[in-house]
Amino acid sequence: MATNNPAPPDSTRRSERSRRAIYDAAIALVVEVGYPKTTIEGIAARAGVGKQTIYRWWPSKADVLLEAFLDLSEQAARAAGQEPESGGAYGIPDTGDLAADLKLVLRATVDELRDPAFEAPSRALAAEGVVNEELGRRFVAQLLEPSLQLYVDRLRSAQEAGGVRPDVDPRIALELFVSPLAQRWLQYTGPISYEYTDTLVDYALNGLAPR
Amino acid sequence: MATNNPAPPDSTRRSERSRRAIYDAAIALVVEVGYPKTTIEGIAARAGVGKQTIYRWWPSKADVLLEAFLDLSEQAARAAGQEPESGGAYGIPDTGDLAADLKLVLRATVDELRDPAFEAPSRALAAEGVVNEELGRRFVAQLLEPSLQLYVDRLRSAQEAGGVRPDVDPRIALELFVSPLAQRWLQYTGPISYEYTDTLVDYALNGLAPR
Amino acid sequence: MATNNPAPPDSTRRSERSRRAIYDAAIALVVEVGYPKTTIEGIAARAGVGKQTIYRWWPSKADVLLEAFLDLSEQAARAAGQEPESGGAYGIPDTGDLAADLKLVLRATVDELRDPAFEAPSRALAAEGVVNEELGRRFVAQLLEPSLQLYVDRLRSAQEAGGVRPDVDPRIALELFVSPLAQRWLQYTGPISYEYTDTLVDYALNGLAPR
Amino acid sequence: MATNNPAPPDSTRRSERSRRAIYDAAIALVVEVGYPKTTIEGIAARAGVGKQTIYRWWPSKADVLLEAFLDLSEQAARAAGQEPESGGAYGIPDTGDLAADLKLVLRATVDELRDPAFEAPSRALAAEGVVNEELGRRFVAQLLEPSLQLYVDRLRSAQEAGGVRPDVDPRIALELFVSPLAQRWLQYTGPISYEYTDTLVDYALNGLAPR
DNA sequence: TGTTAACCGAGACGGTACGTCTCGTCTTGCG
DNA sequence: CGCAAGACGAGACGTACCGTCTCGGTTAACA
Repeated sequence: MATNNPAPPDSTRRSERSRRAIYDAAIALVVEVGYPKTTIEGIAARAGVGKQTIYRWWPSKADVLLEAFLDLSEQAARAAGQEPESGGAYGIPDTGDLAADLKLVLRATVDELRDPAFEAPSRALAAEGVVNEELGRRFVAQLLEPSLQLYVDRLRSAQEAGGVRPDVDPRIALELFVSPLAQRWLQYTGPISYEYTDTLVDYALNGLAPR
Repeated sequence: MATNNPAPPDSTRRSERSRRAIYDAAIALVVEVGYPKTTIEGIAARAGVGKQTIYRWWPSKADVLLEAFLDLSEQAARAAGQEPESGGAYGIPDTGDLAADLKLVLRATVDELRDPAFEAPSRALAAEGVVNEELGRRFVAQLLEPSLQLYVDRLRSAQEAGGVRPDVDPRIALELFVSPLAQRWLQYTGPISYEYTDTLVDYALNGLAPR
Repeated sequence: MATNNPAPPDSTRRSERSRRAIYDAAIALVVEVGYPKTTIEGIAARAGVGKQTIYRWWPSKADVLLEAFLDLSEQAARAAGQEPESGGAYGIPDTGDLAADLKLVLRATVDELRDPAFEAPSRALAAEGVVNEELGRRFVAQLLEPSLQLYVDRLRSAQEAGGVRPDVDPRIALELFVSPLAQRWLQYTGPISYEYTDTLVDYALNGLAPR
Repeated sequence: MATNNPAPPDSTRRSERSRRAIYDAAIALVVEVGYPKTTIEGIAARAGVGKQTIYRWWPSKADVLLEAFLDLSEQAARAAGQEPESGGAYGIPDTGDLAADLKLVLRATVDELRDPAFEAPSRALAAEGVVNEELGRRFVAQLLEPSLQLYVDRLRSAQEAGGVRPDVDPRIALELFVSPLAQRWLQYTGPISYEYTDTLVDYALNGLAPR
């Protein structure tokens, strides 16, 4: 019997200009004043847009920010795609030396985590996701999991090459070095450095027990 | 110098009864309606207390909840102390079998993470801590770090017994199995189970590379 | 120069329904609980209106009440206009007998001062006007002075007819019988009755000294 | 069965110093910030007195101010009594020329009404009295009526001397020139000047009608 | 090419909560 | 026991945003 609640808006007539302005305003405000002080009224005012234009297309502040951040990531990706040398998040290099490859990528992640332009909206979304399961799952599915999948791929390649035991589940294995970094960043449980991530890779590959 | 602006209240005259009522109301509301819908007005009303009594003693909603949660933990700890068999958070058992001991404690943690009475306030505080560095650090220092220290102790004991390589930094090592669990819980990046934590311990101790 | 700070609201979009509800609620509350216990929150709640709708259009409680009372007077006036026999506030009768005409009107005023529906808000505004000069002057200009002007007109007519000395200033002369009644009512300096106002007219017209 | 409500305080142990300080603080605050912004907390703080000391002895802010003002008047009276030449409010001169005597006293009243030290508390009390009948009646009985009685006395003397008709009620007669001045002052219905009060006396004594 | 239906900006509306202020009561030492 | 001090329960203050609801105005696609 079809959805009949508030009559869904006609997305073909949507103003692209407004959408862009809203994304930009949302990101800018989160960076400038933080997520809790970013309000829908503020976004609308900054974007030069009526409040209803936001409420028409997004159900909540968190959703605006999630889309804005996805958009930002795509832009960054497109920009990165232009300079194809950068391994970046687009495929983990496979030099045959697993430890070296992982250390390289984690060092790049450390750099990214320290970039204020990414940090503020990332934290905002992560925090909202902690407390709002639905958004959290979307955040993970759309932003986190694709990146983690790259580790899965690299670990599987290493398994084929004999550098990782074949009975190891790569999806769990990657957490041994990714999650510690994530937790230190999210919860301020410790400092983040290249040395630290290098150590994580070594511990994870070699284990804590004597060989 | 000396006394400054708002004249700090005289803590010797503080009403113990009000403090307790505020703790209880805060925890109850977070469990019932979630952190964002928990308001200071609501806490005050539920506790049968004037709003000013909250503003007098705490600077923000997050601080109320942090203290309330600390208090809750202490109560739980005291209760646990009554039944001294429970290893609980008070020291990790040391049977000589490191893997078994860690698995046991992580299974207990899994249970705790699933207890709704702990989950709601924990998430609320963790989320606020992600976005509010000062609170995050206090959350870690007062709640998380003491627990992690127990792992440090147990790992050091294992190092002396030869079950862990002597060059390993225990504070980092513990993150190999604790952080993955934390991240799955915080960010819904994957399911949580006894099997999962058992696997984490095995991977961390033995490493991913073939031996 | 030109438009300054808080951006004045667009009065064309104002809700007539809300305005009416606010007037009614304000008058009702002043009658029921008195001026000091009439709060903006109370008016808003009673009118089924958001507080901001009051703060948007009026700068203070006193202003709300002044307008509400002006509105009430206009309503009463329109109602009185329907029954055109009533001299009421709309012109003092001019039968040629000045004393009789004044006594008649003052007796009507006595009745009005005793009507509880008028008394509570009138007192409230008068009291506020005593202590708040700006409001007091508006109260006088918009409510009191128009009524007093009717006496001026009647006295001038009497001067033309020779019943009042031509050198008398009617604006002052009217105070001889109007102000005593006003003061007794405002300050409880004495009882109010037809006999009293009749006496005032006689004393004022004939003077205290023997003729 | 005697009043037994809150156990009446023992007035013999009352602190005279506190009472004085409270009077002074109350008057000073009303003059400085106006009656509505004068709070009990503010009086207590300024007087260096506990709030309870005020609540113990007075039922309301208005009562404090009424007593403070009565006290002030007594002080002023005692001061005036020292310089016995001043006719002041203490007896209206009786030179035989009623009009001249009244004009003189009313001119002194005009001066008093313009003295800011008297104006602020007088207005405050008058305003409160408009809206609070009980206080209003006490204000009149203790402050106003004694002054008015002096006019009664002078008018009676004039009646004996034949300057005022014997059938005139002096208590009403005095209102012909006193109330207009009172109303202009209270309600800002017109300017106050010597010329104005002189005119009032002339009109009242001679009447408005031609002789 | 003129009509019309939508999205658009703007912002008023009924509400909720904020953090502050003051009320009048209650509690705790000091003298 | 009166007092200074001030914490307390209560609740109004005026502000900021919430999410909904009109308002014209513009801007397509259709007639």
